Formats: sequence, C-alpha cells, structure tokens
Amino acid sequence: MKSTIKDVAKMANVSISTVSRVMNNPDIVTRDKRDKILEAIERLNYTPNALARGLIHKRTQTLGVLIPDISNLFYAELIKGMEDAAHESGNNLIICNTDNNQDRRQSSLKVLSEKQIDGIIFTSEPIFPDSYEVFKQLGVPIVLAATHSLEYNIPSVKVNDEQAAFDAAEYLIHKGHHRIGMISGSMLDPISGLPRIQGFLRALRTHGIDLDPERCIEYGNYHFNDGYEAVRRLHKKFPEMTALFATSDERALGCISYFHEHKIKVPDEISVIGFDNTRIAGMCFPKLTTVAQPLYEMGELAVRKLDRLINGESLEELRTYMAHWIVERETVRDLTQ
Amino acid sequence: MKSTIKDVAKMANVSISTVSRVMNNPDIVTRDKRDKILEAIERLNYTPNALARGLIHKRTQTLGVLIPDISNLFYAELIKGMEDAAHESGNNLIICNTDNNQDRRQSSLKVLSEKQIDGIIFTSEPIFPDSYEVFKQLGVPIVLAATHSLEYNIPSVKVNDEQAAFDAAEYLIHKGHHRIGMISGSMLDPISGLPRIQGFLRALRTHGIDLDPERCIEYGNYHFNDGYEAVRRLHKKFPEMTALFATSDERALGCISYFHEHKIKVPDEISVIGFDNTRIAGMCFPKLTTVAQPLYEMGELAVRKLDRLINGESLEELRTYMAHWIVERETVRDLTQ
DNA sequence: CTGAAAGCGCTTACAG
DNA sequence: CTGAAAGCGCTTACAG
Repeated sequence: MKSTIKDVAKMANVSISTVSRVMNNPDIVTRDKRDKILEAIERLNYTPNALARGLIHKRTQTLGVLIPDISNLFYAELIKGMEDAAHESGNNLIICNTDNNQDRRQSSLKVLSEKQIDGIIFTSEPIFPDSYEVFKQLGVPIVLAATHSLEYNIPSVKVNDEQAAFDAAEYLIHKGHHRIGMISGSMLDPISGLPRIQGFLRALRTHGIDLDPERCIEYGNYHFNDGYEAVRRLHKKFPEMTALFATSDERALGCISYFHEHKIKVPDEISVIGFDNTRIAGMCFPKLTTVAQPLYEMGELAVRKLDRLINGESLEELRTYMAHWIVERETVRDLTQ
Repeated sequence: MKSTIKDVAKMANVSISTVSRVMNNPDIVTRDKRDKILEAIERLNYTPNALARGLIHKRTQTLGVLIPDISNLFYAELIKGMEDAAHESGNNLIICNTDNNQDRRQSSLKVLSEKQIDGIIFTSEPIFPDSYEVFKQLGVPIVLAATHSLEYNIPSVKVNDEQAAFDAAEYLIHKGHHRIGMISGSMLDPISGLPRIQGFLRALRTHGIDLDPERCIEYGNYHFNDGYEAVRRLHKKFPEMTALFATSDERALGCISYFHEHKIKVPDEISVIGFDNTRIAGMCFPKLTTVAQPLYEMGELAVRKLDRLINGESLEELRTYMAHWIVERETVRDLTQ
C-alpha cells in the first residue's frame, strides 16, 4: 500500500540505488533520470521509510523526554520550548509521563532505548545511583532539564534554586517584611527542596533576621491543595507572619485561596511570592508576584545541548544555570512606605 | 556498542533464529538453550532493536499526536489521558506542536508518516478538505479528539458543544439571569465557535429571552488577554448584563480580571461561567463555575479508539460525544433567592 | 554516472 | 526443536 523505493525505481526504470541517490545526493545523477525519478516519487506519493534509514544510519531523529507529571502546568512551557527546538533541528519528541513512579520511569527508558532514540531529556527529578546506571546502559546522550546532578557529570539546564530562593526572600525583606514564612517541598528533595530552603535561610541570616526554621517553614507537595493545607498549618504556628514565600505558583495559589477563605487580605495583611511564573501567575487574583524561571528557554536549550551531544560536538558548559528574575505583580505589599 | 541478536547468538552458541524465538515464542525452544540464551541476553544487556522489528511487522507501537498549542492548559489533561492509555496498550506518543500553522501541521504529518507511526490523533482543529486529503494519503487510522467532522467519516471524541453551551446559558437563566453576555470564539470556527453560539442562543430563545446577538456576544481568541479585551468591548455595549458566559476558562479569567480592575464584583455584580474545567478553574479567586469537559477521559478514549482501529477492530461508535457537566463554584450568583 | 551486492537487525516460513 | 535463507526498505562502498 505505501509505496517503496522499489516502486519508484520500477516506474522510473532505474535501480533503487539511483532513486536513493536523488533523495540523498541529487546532484550526482543525470538531470534526465533525476526528473523521471522525481516525477515517479510525486506520482506514487513516495515517502522514505525512516525505520530503514534509521537502521542504517543509527540515527532516528527522535528524542525521548521523561516528565514526572505532564498535567502540571510547569511542563507546558518547558515542553513547548523543547518542541520548538526539536522541530528546528529536525527532531521529534517522544514524551513519556512517568507518573513519579520508578517502574514506569525504568520501563519508559527501556522502550525508548529499543526505539533507538538518539538522546534523552530527563526532567525535574533527582538522579539516584540506580537511575545513573540505567542512563549509562542506554548508551545515548542525556541532558537534564530543571534538575541537575552534582555527583555525576551529566549536562543540565536549570535555574540556580538556592540563589533564586535567596532573591525571593531578600525581595520580601527589602519590602520591609521580617516575619516571613515559607511553604516548601521536602528537605529530602535535593533539587527544588533543600536548596530553596537554604537560600531562604541565607537571606534571613544575611539580613540579621532571627527566625526559627521549625516555626517559619512548612512542607507540602507541589499541588494547589498541598499549598492550601500547608499554609493552614503554618498560619497556626506562625500567625504573625506578614509575608510568605511559596516555592511554586500552584502552592502559592493554594495559600492565597486559604487566605481568601479566612478573610485575610492579600497583600494588605499578608504578602505572597510564588515560584516558576507559570501562566496562571498572571491570570489569578490578585496577580501573583513570583520568581520567574525561563521555562521555554530551558526546554529549548536542553534540546539544543542534546542535539549538540548527539552530533558529537562538545558543550561549552556542562551545567548551565539560567538567569531567574522576579516578576512584580500584585501580591506583595511594600511595608517601607 | 549496543549488542545485537548476533552477539547473543554467538555467546549462547546458537543461531539468531533461536534467539529470536526465545524473545517471541519461548516455549518452542528447549529449556537448556533457552536458559543459555536468557543468560546471554542478561549479560550483554541485550534489548531488541525496534526499528528492525518495525520494518518487518509494519507496526511501530508509536502514535502521532498533533496539538495546536501545547502551552495551553487545555491540553495538559488531554495529553495525560492519552499518555496513560498509550502506556496501557504498549504505545508511545510522538507529540507535535503545530503552532496553529498549516505548514508545520503538514510537515509534522509527513515526518510522522515517514517514521511509520501506526496512527494519528488530531486535536481541536476543524478538518478542511486539504487536511482530509493528506489524512487519506497517510494510510493510517486517524482519530479526532476535541474536534469532529460532519463531512467526513472520521472517528472522533468530543463533547456536544451546542448542548454544553445551551446548558451553561440555561444554568444562568435558572439562576435568575436574563441579561446574559457571551464571550465566544469566532463564528467561523465550526468546532468551538459557532456551535456554542447556537447553543447559547437556543437557550435564550427557549426561555423567551429577547436579546440581540450583535449586542450580547463579543468575540475573541482563546487566551487570557483576548478574554480581557473582549469583555471590555462587551461591557461597553451591553453594560446592563448580569451574567457572562465565556467559552473557555482562560477567557473567563481574563473577564474576571477585567472586572476586578474595574471594581465590578464577581459574582455580586456580575456572574461568570467558564468552559473546560481546566485545573485553574479551581485555583483562582473567586473559584470559577464552569462547564466541565472530561478532558482526561477524552484523551484516553481517543487513544483506545485509535488502538482498536490499528488492530483492525471496528468501533461501536464513529463519533462519540462525551457527557459534560457543570461544576458549581463561586462565580455565579443566584438571583432567585 | 549507475547498477549489483552487501548489510543494518530483526522475523518467519522452509527444511531437516 | 533448530538453522540457513529470504526479506522488511533502505544506503553505500565497489565495480564498471
């Protein structure tokens, strides 16, 4: 049904080698035959079989992407950046949702490998030794996006989370806040948990603010409801706080929702700063002030790095830390004026 | 570097045929050899090459998905449903962002075809004759998700948009609203534009509400800002409206943002109902009452249908219209009490 | 410039 | 039960 190179060759009265040549190196064949072949290709609607090509070239122009939870807004922009960069370099993306589940992650890696993808982008999650072993076995380049590894030399693209958290807290301090709470991911999370806590605490320290971490930090998962629940606990044990740093926009919205429900005015009575600058930050009320990550660009750069690696080129930088910045909107009150 | 079936055969001292058999039909080979082969596979970390297999079986266990704008929240849940269903049936998804751009759509279709994907899921956009021609040329099954075609017999999964819009408007009417505005997509959009307008107008008619469409409907694209701009125009020409139907959550949030800015209280002074029930609907303030589409399930069903088609099975239903429902939250005021 | 042949890594009748 | 051979749809030296 789908026509093959043989069909084209037959119709154009040439060998399949010649057909192959007009596809890969047209100048090398005589005008006469070339035209005939081109016409046959047109008439048969012939399109080369990428499997056969891939088998020979050991290159599929396909990249695998592992995402922990694809329904999270965070990945929408990241994936778009990857998609655009992939499209630009002639690659396609196979996206695997791993559901934060080790088995599914490993099995995804296995089928990606069987499908001979040229490289892998691994997002968000920390790299544990067993994952690293699997990576090595795969035998294809890997780039980390929105995560990194200090133990292993794997190229990565992310923001400096410690510094970003520092900047968020300092921003609040500069606005006159001294009793600042934090809603964070787990301290056991070496990517977006611990470093942000460290940055937050460093800012307090730097500015001589003496706050007991036990009291001013509360933990929760990254969903809206987790933020809501966490801030309920935090507010109970730290009622005098005037500002709050929630380390994801979704968490921040959960907090704001809690405040709305309890008639606590944002930002009049409490200020909130989020993290990520996903699209919702500009769509909610009041609009969320937040630490922006260049998500689209991170996705883009991750793919570009991967493509470079696949082509055997070297990277200027193993671990790239992209600039973050603060987007001032409406949820932080300036106490200094 | 990656080991092949030959390496395994050599190590186990058998022919490649026998190795192939233990992978595909293990019972047929003697226990003795089987164990040796299994051991070799283990030691060599052998994993079969899916390209070679695909070449023979004419089946790649890979599905292509075309998405107009992957950064739109709408697709997060839809894709997750597809991903889970694909994973369940042993398929992978190649997701192509078409950027609402015809060239990119066609070129994506072309490379998907070259990569011998087993089927395609096409989302959201209407099917024009030229797209249909391309679909036919592809020679693989296609399923439409969140769109359908009345002209062509292509399987589809979506909500009944006309009825959903009717229900939204009627809901507002039952709450005592009679001066109802609408922020809609273009009338030229036969999927999520015109049908929703028709449903809206039918509800007005059914309940004897006489409103000039020219006056109570305003148009805009599906982004937040489009909603914001559209409602500004609408509010100018139809200031007495007490309720508003915005045909996407994002548009609705844009409207609400406009109202916030102009000190118009939602829902006290104006009620708003959205469409989609994306995750933001529950994360904003006030929480958005909206028409829910079963996005996850739509994605799931689209993949299941496609898988059935690929396996040569028949579909019980060509065009499936999934149930929608209204999620009551906080943006609609009941005028009847 | 062009064709025949070998080969990419598999599977599957076909003999034995 | 098992191996040799043909073949999936291509590309690429190798001759000519």
